[in-house]
Amino acid sequence: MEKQVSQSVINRLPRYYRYLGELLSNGIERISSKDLSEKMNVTASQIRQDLNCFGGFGQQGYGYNVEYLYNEIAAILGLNSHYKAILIGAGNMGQALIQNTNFEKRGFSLIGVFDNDPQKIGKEIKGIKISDITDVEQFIKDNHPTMAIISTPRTVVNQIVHKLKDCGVRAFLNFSYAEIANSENVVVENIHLSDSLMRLCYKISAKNAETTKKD
Amino acid sequence: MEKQVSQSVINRLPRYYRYLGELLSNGIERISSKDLSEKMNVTASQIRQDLNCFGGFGQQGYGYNVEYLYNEIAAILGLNSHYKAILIGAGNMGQALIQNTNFEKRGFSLIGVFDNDPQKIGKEIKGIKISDITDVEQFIKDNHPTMAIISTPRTVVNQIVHKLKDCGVRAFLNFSYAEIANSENVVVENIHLSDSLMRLCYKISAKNAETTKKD
DNA sequence: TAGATTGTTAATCGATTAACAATC
DNA sequence: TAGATTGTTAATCGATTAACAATC
Repeated sequence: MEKQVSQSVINRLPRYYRYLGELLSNGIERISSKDLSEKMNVTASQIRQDLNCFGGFGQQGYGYNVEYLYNEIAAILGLNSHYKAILIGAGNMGQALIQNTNFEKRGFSLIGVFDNDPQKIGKEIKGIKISDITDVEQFIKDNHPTMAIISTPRTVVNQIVHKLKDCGVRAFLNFSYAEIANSENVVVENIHLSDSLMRLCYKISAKNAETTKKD
Repeated sequence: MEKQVSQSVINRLPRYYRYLGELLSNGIERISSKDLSEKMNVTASQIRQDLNCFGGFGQQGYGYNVEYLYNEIAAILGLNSHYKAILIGAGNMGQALIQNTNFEKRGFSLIGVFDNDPQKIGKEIKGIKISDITDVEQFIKDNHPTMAIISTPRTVVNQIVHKLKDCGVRAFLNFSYAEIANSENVVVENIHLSDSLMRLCYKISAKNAETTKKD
């Protein structure tokens, strides 16, 4: 991994992984960059370039072995890791997230859930007891989670993130409307639901304008 | 809007909107591209280029009026629209989504929720009664929703999307693991939670590798 | 008027695509 | 061996940044 891999390539890796997983579960053993490119609606060139950032996984005249490539991408992404993760904010969004996401298959283990609502503290989600947010610092000192999922109201995000950084949390999956600045030593993935809604709204509006113009 | 606006620009618009909203609620009246660029960690040049895809919203020697620009971006995105939306799949993810998203401020009105679980049908979320999924075609014929939020198990996604397209639904917000192909006449926004997790996993792993190398 | 900052053109940079020699 | 398809280099395209004249 000599040169820095571009963000565009990294963004596409999970998608490759998804498609290969589907091929795998359909019992398909090998695939050429051309066939995959048609399924995925990208160019074959791009697929080959992307993969070759990490090594040569194919074979001339044959293509790629699906299972092998699938596993290699998993290794590149680090999906065999078990980075410890905690959830901050056990509202309905946070809870839905936990129920619907297979952390274990994505490189993470969920080891703690925190909230400030006395009604929630003590209850269990997916076998994990919800703890009081005031205990989070001690918990981090004892257990050293790598990642925190932020699913709180935006008003408290900054304060919480600041505290978690101080305790050594190094990665954030952010579901709140607030933006987490990705400073030195910290990696962040933002999932801004409202941004997606706005983009969709734009696309609909733009398409409407286009259609109207044609008339 | 003569030439096609690039996807990169569109992707950034909601972020501008978010930052301007924050400035606005902090009572800040005007801002220069330079100051905004420092807050947002982008270049001033990019901000000016992006905005000028849609028109000249600033004034030399002054900068941009925050409220004016905020409203202009809302107009560009089409946030003043009321595109009718339906939710397919009232699992905990679908429900959390509805509870946490202010559709009205993002250009949409939620007018229906559908599920196939008899336990859920008839119950209400946010004042909307959950209907039987078998009634969805009739509902669409009567009410003409523009957009559907897909929050079902992936096994049924293709079949449902196919049906909705046939009935005239033209936009999809996809939360399922399955991918919705964005065919002719249809716009799609995919929110693949597991892709985000994988990207985060990659970033952590890459950062670790980097640190290790230094030792 | 002088200073500030835009809108916009030109230069640079990086990402995507095309082409093809290497090789299974 | 002939055909297929990769890995990789070179060409193209588009997006970002820099620069500056226009102008408030």
